[in-house]
Amino acid sequence: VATRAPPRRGRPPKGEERLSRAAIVEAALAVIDAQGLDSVGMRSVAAQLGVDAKSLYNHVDGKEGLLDAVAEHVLASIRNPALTGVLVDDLRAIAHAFRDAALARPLAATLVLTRQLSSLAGLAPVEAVLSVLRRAGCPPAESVHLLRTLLATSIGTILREAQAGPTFGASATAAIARRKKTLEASGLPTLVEAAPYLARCDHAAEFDFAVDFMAAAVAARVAAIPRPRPTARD
Amino acid sequence: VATRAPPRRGRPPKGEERLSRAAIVEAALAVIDAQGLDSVGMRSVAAQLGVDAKSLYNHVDGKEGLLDAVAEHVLASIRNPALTGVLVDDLRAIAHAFRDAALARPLAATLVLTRQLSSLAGLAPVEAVLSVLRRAGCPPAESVHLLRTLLATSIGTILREAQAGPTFGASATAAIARRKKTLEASGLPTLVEAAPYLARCDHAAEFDFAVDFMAAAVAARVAAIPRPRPTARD
DNA sequence: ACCTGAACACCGTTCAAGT
DNA sequence: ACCTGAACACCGTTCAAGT
Repeated sequence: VATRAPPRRGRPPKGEERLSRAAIVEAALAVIDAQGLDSVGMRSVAAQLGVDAKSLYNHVDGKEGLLDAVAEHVLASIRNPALTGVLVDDLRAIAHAFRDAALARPLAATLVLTRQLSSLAGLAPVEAVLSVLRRAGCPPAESVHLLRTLLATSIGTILREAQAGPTFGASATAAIARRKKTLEASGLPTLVEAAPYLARCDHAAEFDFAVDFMAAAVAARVAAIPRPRPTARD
Repeated sequence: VATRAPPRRGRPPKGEERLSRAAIVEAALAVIDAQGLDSVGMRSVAAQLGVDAKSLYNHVDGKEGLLDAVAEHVLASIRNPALTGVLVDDLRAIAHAFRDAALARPLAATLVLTRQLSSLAGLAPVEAVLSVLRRAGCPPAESVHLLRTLLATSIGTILREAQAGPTFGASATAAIARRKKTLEASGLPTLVEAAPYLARCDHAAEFDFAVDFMAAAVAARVAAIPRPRPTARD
């Protein structure tokens, strides 16, 4: 075997690139992109950086802290869509921005959708939804209820998409046929009838449907709110 | 140390209670109830049964298979509510039955909501929702879209509840006050205004709101569907 | 301040040996 | 058919030793 440079011990020399929280998060995302969520660990992330696993503890609070940091990073990457003032349009735009960010790293999506974070990372879209609702005349308490319902629908839908995994070509059509057979063999009458539709799932179209449905329902509800004595200036 | 009975080796004697898939699932749920999802493992579940971890492999396909089995068990425990024929009422009843089953074992809820199962375990409520929609005059393709939206909202809402964990008494009010402070310090104007409502979350009430909102929206939409030439017999 | 060696207490899983 | 011993290749994490 060729003699390799022995790993140095102690603090690295001055000018050298050092470890950082941001670099660790990026490395973790690289591992996730390449090998999936289950493969992320202190050792694999450190290896990605050419560093000992224990070094990470200087920048991140253990494995849980590392995963939190990754989730926060993705959450913070949600772009802020330009708002038009039209309630339905704005709600749809915000929801799609959320989905885009969550699925930008498909294998990391579950992390973002599933971890409950105590940080302020993902609050920009929350502010956006609330401001759009408030501007449409929805009172604060009701706005929060609607926000939570909208968020639940988005998370549930994107989570389904993320866990279904990528689908392409022949293997997908084979899987669809298999599911269809299984459903038809269930014996439940409505399930059998709906089997062709249940067996397949166009996730993008399904998200569009859900978001359009929710946006329309929210708009209808907000429009029905009695306006508190409009002033002359309005 | 006192001499303890040495663990026997080989197949257990005839009359003795043996391992079974059902017993393993029950033991796993006991571990989850007592120590949380993270504590479940081949070793801890086996210990709960007074058995060696490797014995589980005779009844369950590794750890992943064990977790699938647990999720399926919970899913299969969803009770089938009696249907009235009134769309809103029936949708609400089915959704609540789903939540009841998922939260019956609070620490196992994430498992049920998060794992994607290939079995037929959870299809009874799917059949129920579809049949209710079909009976109300909604065509199959549209029924599947609505079913998926309803399911996403339910899953998203219950998942939030499950991850928030149990909340009681003084510690909860302290946490609420802390969250309120954090939100108010965010600087985002609508967030600040809504902070009192965002800081707290009555999960049961929030689920009621979401389900009522969805059921009403679905009913409104289904009512607007043009009836295909009703016959004299109808 | 920050990185590593040594070490610890865990994991899931395979396979042959046992009854 | 079904359980365990021995063994393997992993984990996350602590802490002192190094620079």
